[in-house]
Amino acid sequence: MIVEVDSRSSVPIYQQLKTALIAGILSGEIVEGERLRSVRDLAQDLGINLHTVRKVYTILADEGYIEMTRNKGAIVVTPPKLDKESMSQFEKVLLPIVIELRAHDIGKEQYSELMERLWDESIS
Amino acid sequence: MIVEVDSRSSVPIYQQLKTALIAGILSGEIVEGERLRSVRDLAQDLGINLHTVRKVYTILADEGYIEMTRNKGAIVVTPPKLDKESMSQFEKVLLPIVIELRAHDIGKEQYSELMERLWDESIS
Amino acid sequence: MIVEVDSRSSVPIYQQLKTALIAGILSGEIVEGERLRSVRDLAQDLGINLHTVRKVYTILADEGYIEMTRNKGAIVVTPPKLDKESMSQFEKVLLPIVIELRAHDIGKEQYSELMERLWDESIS
Amino acid sequence: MIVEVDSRSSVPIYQQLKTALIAGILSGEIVEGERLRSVRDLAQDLGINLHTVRKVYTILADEGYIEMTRNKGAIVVTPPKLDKESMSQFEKVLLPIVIELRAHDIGKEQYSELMERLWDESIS
DNA sequence: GTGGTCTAGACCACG
DNA sequence: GTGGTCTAGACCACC
Repeated sequence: MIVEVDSRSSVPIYQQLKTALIAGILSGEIVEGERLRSVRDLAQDLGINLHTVRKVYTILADEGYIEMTRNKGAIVVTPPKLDKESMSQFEKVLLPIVIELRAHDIGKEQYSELMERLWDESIS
Repeated sequence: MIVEVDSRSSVPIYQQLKTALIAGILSGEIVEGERLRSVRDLAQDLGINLHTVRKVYTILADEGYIEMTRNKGAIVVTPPKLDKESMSQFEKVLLPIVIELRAHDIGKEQYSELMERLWDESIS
Repeated sequence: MIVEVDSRSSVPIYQQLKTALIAGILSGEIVEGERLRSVRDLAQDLGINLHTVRKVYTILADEGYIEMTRNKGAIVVTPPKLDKESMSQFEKVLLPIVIELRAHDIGKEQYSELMERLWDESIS
Repeated sequence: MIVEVDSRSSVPIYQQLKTALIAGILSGEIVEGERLRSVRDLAQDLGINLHTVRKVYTILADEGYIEMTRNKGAIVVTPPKLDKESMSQFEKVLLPIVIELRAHDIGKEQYSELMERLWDESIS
């Protein structure tokens, strides 16, 4: 699995890495029960700070994507279902974006088309 | 038009205000040619700093939603059309969110339903 | 002579008016010895503040374009020659603009062409 | 690279600084990929406020001259090409100045000479 | 009274 | 240590 981060981006590196790893788990590139690469390795490879990688692993563990063990490193487990609370979190994030899209006079069809395209892209 | 901001939220006050004003313009509560409240007034009312409001007004002016004049305040103008570049900006923001949704094993129907709901909420 | 000002512009109304009047004198629409319209008249016509017009007339008088008399209003006189000091004032204003043009990778020919065009437009 | 600002000037400090930095980038004193001084550093050095410098950096980032990251500061990128819209912006600014020059009875040769001189000065 | 600029000092996220 | 946000209070140009 190839991971890349762009340090010039305005989105924090740890966010990028988190998204990339989740996408990896989702796409099946990282299968359940398998180990994630060690913090040190990944940090070296990406040319980013060790603490940054560790932070991401901790977040992923908190959110139930992985389990961290003393000896075996980070192991992928089944991703948790979305509960209603998290769902409304997503809505809160998405709503302003949709509002801004509408402000730019986007039509319903164009909107649906965009969302469809994103769904498809999210798996590839 | 009623605007509210939550200073305890992790999303910056100026972002909240920006979204609220755009939503106000979009929903027709603030019509074209009409004046926005003065920077000082709005700041006082919301209990936030003058400069925070000013920042939002400046951004809105930059993005073409309003025009600012020294003595007549901020006037709403026609919201700009979306060009391809801005469009791909939105995609870049949305994609990671969609990925994370899928990681939580959301189905296609649930996804479509969510997006539909957001579309409807964005106008109300 | 038709004068127009745009209150939405970022350039101050008094500046716009000043430029317009100078252009009028330059183009021969307002000839030497002729009276400028009364402060009150012009203000009414343009829909701007009386003080703003008065300010412009005062500036024009200071710079030697007109002479204000108690009874006859404002009379156009010969515009003064540029002394070296004023000349360097213009340079100080122009230099940053030229620098920014070059930063945008404008070529010498394009630059000359632009300046030529401006010269022509300034009389029409 | 040496930068200076004059806080007594009528032209805003942030404008002076912006021009100076653009000139620095243009002249090759600040090369592509290189870091600009940190906001705090430069502010201290110039004896101006941190926020004034920040504002300039933000503008330069908006206009595509630099890219800002949280931890690595501001990095110079390729200056953007001039599109037609920006071009006409420049014209709008320049025209009144040219008009005023002509009002002072400047001749065509003197005008050309001035513009030539400015072109040369803009690089030095 | 309106927005525009500048200063000052605080706290936070990030790496 | 870096930029990002927010508050606070000052003075100015404009109309």
